[in-house]
Amino acid sequence: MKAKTSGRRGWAGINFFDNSVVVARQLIGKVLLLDGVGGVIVETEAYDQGEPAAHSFIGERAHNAALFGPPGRAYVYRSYGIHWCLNLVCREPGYGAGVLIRAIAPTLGVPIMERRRGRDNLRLLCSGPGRLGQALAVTPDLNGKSVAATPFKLANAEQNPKVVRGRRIGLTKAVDLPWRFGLKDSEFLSAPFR
DNA sequence: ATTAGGATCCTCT
DNA sequence: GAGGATCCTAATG
Repeated sequence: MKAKTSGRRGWAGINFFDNSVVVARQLIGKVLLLDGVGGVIVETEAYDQGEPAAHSFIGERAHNAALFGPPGRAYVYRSYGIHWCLNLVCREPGYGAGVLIRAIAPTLGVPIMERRRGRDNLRLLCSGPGRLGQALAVTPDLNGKSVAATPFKLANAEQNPKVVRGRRIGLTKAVDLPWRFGLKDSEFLSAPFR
């Protein structure tokens, strides 16, 4: 059988040409590392083209260009003028969909992450897109880099994680779309599901 | 436990 | 000049 995108080495069985909602669901329970530092993804959100909460809604600009690039790459944006947050691009080039990585359960490189954040609260170490960005040292120079190559690593972990689903957080538009996914009962979620 | 305000900066009105 | 896919601290109940 011929190798497809979903089976390509380094993608942990995920096909980033799929819908961002599908990918967001599938990313729960995978291991994400940046320079060997990170852990298990426990919270994601999907954003899609033509939906007003998405950064691609306004069309392609210099700051969101990576979101319109090839799938399986990183899109980094600045949040509230302060934080750098990490997305993984979905769909075909030019489309404009992505998955925001909102929280991970820290497993590898915990001391490094604590140092970068200047805090040692394990529960809050990577809980929320801003904290996660700081802990993994997410910066805009990662824009357009493939998750299947260094400095990234995406790998399988749990076989059948229990996934919960709900509304996205911190939005003022498209508030009702149930496009937030989480690992059930994880203590590292940025906020509970209900 | 919950709330309020500040930090900070790029884009758009 | 406003406001955002946020986080932290400090002040309350």
